[in-house]
Order: sequence, then C-alpha cells, then structure tokens
Amino acid sequence: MVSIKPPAGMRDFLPLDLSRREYALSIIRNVYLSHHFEPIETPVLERIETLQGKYGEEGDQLIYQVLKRGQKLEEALSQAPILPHQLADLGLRYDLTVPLCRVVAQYQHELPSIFKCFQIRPVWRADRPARGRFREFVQCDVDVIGTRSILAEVDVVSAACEALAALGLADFQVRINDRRLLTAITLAAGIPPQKSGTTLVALDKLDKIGPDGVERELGERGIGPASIKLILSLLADGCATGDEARLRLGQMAQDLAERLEPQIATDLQEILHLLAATGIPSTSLLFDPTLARGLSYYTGPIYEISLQGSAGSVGGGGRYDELVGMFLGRTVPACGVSLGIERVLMIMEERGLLAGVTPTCDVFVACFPEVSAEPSLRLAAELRARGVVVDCYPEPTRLKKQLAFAQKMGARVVLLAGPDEMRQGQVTARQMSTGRQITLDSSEAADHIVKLLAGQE
RNA sequence: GUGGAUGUAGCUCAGCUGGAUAGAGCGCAGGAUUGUGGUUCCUGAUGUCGAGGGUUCGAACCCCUUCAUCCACCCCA
Repeated sequence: MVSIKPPAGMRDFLPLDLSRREYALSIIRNVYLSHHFEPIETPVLERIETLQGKYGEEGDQLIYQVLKRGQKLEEALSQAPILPHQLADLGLRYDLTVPLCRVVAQYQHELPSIFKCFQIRPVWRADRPARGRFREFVQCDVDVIGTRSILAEVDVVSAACEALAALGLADFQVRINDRRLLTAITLAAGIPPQKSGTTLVALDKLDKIGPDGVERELGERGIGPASIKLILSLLADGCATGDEARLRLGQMAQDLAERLEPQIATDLQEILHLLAATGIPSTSLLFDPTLARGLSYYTGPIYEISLQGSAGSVGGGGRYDELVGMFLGRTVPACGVSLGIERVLMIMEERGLLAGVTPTCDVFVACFPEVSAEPSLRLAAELRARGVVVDCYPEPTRLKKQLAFAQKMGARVVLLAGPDEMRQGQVTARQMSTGRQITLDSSEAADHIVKLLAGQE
C-alpha cells in the first residue's frame, strides 16, 4: 500500500483550513492593494540556471530540481561520469524575489519605471520540515523596483506591518540592519572577506548564545582573538530602539568612518524615523547590528519581523540592488519584504484569532420525497442570481438529518418547501442561529430571504 | 545535517513488573421524535497496538532493525 499522506513537509487543506487561510490572505492582500502594490504571478517552475547562484551555497542545495525528460535525459545519463547537476533543467522556485527579478529584466520596457508589485504564491524548499517550517509554503511578498529611495523601504515594511496589525497581530517587532554595516565591521576587525560569511552567521546568534558563545564559535571558525574582541566591542550592546538606536548608529558611523559611507547610517536612522511616522510604534522598531539574514542577494538595509513569544520570524526582507542585474547586466535598484503566511496562521491559531472563521453557506434547501424539487430549484436560482450562496440537499432523507447537515455546513437559513407549503404556494425559512421560522408566499420569498440575510450581518 | 522523545480507533490519549475476547472521552452511525439542527438519553460500529524480525508457554508491553512523526540545535518565512 502506498502512503496516502501528502509528502513530508507538504499539506492538504480541507475546507476549514482553507477558509482560514483565505481569510488571512484576503486581509494581507487588501492592505497591499491599499498601498497600490499590483499583483503579479510567475510560473512555479523556473530554468535551473535562473535559480542557482542566487541564494548562497546553502540555499542552492535546497532547491527542488526537476529531471530532464525524454531524449535530453537519456543524453545526460549516457555521459560518463554522470554529473548530477546536468540531470535537471528546471527547478521549483525557492522564493518569489528571484523570479520577480527575471520578470523585471524580461519586461523592462513594459513595466512602469517604478514598479510596485505583490505576489502571494507558494514556494518550495527541500529543507527538513519542523514546526512552522514546510517544504511547500506561501509567501506574501511586496516589492518596489526601480528606485534607491528609502521611501521604498518604508513603503514595503510599513505595508507588511499594517497587514500584521490588520490580522490582529499588533505586537510585532521589526529589526533593521544594513549589510554594508556588517561588512564594514568585519573589515574593520581585520577579518578577510572570504570569512565574513561565517562570521556573520555566528554574529547572528548573539542574542541567543550571548557574547561568550559567539566568542567561542568565532574562535572555532578560525577568527583571531583580536578580531573577535573588536567585533564584540562594536556589537555587544545588542538591539536598540528610538533615540538610543539613533545614537548608536551615529557612534558606529564615527567608529567605522574609514570603511563606511556616512549615508548608510543616516539612511537607517531615517528609515526608523519614517517608519514611526507610518504609525508603527517606535518601540517596535529596533536597530539590530547583529541581524545578518541568510540570503546572499541583499545589498543594503535588511529587515526581520517577528512576534512576541514565538520563535522564528514571520517575515523578512531587504534591498537587493544587484539581483535584477544578474539577469539584465544593468543595475536596477529594488527592495522588498515577505510575510510567511504559515507562521502568521500558526500564531493566529494559537491566540484564538481564527476560532470564528469557518466555512458558511447562506441558504440551504431541504429535500422532500413527497414533492417535486422544481419550486425549490426555481427559488434557489433566483436567490443565486441575487448573489446568495445556495445549496440544495440532493437526497430525500429525514429532515432531522438534513438540518444537522445544514448546520455542519454553516448554513444561516434553511428553506423548507414540503407538502404543507406546496399546497399553499409557500415556503418556510428557518433561521439557524435562532431557530425562528417564517412562512412566506413563494412570490415574495426571495425578497424576504435576501433581507433576512442582510439583517443578520 | 546533529541530538532527544514518541508511535494503541477518524482525533486526544489510558493500558500496572509480559497473562487470555485491547479501553475511555470526543467524533461517527442508528434510535427516543416517519416535517425540525445545536442540549439530553439509549444503542452500535471501528483497531494487521507504525512495519519487519527475535526472546517467551504467552508480547501493545522486553530486545534488534526499519519507517514515520514530534521537540531542540542549525537554517529560515
């Protein structure tokens, strides 16, 4: 027997699950639309070359590859030795940003000079599944292509934060840093560029394992004691908000004056300042000099969004000015933020924010064995024409069973057109929330039912 | 990829140091009420005890192997 479970890390969504996903997604979508981000979609598969070399070494290994087909596969298999990387010509997209950049390169002349778009689509990673981590999951990206302005960063970050607030998750925290700041710090500490990657990974853990842990880990990775000391002295103070963040950034700009464009620090200060102006509490905006982020394509400011009391992040992003250039050969500045819907839903579930979200049906029409379904079907059609969702039970079972079924389906009104009603040319409407019933003449039934449903809102 | 734990009904779990027909709650089905759901009451069905092997008179329980899931680390959304 083959297993009937979906593949590891992938899920089936039944109606209840989907009603909740769609509820949350529609809120996010509406917030993104309110900023005038426009929706786009791209194929789930990309050429393997499009995906490779964009995410860093670890990321590249997590791309799901799709085997060549037919003669091309035979050719690849007939080579000796067989090279694994020549067996695939396509891959499932690993994120939404790289395909977006391909699209921007492809349609550069058709797209607006400043292109604001969003994508709510699944991505695939051949990761090991864990709590809140899946191999197939939906990301909600907002991006601004074509400007270096920090107002673009403010736009995408504030849109993501507004979406979280609209979902009832107002206790988010946005941590901000800049890749160039990290680079300057490692250079100032005398760390060779080829080791800066592993250094950043260790630094990222500062809040988890503390300065001593980072010191040990850096030592293990072959960083000299003097460099470690220097780095930690620059970073040991951890995150900062508000005026403290401003001061800290100013201080860093001075300390690193030889290696850091002063603009970078003032931009970060300004981003924090302007984000506060969009309504994000300044206590939720943190400068985190240890924030690194794994994806290798970021070139400037980077972000991570997390919620109180839950491990991991619900979103992240940054500026990736060189990524479009990898397809186009010409630099096109861009930045974006992504929310992970799976984690958002997990936290909403934990907090009971989805308890009331269930599938519903406006009107459910019962089925009687003794009479023709014709009048019921006419009424159902009339209601549907007026925008009402109507379901008709197909089997003439006992009314008790039909009512129980209707309730399970989330029906708000059940229509009864049995022999008693038929004789009078009438129909009975039962309001499921109260149990109250009214009997209506068929001619005016649709009007009344529409009003009844409107009155329940 | 590293470490730890757990696999018993559709779900959540109980099942003593190995003992005969493997249990509960919820859910499901039927009935009390052959035209009335959500409450109540009655009745019922359901399990290769994750899989394979071993020890034993006897295994859900002990041993080995394997698979799956979960938790932590890593990484991320």
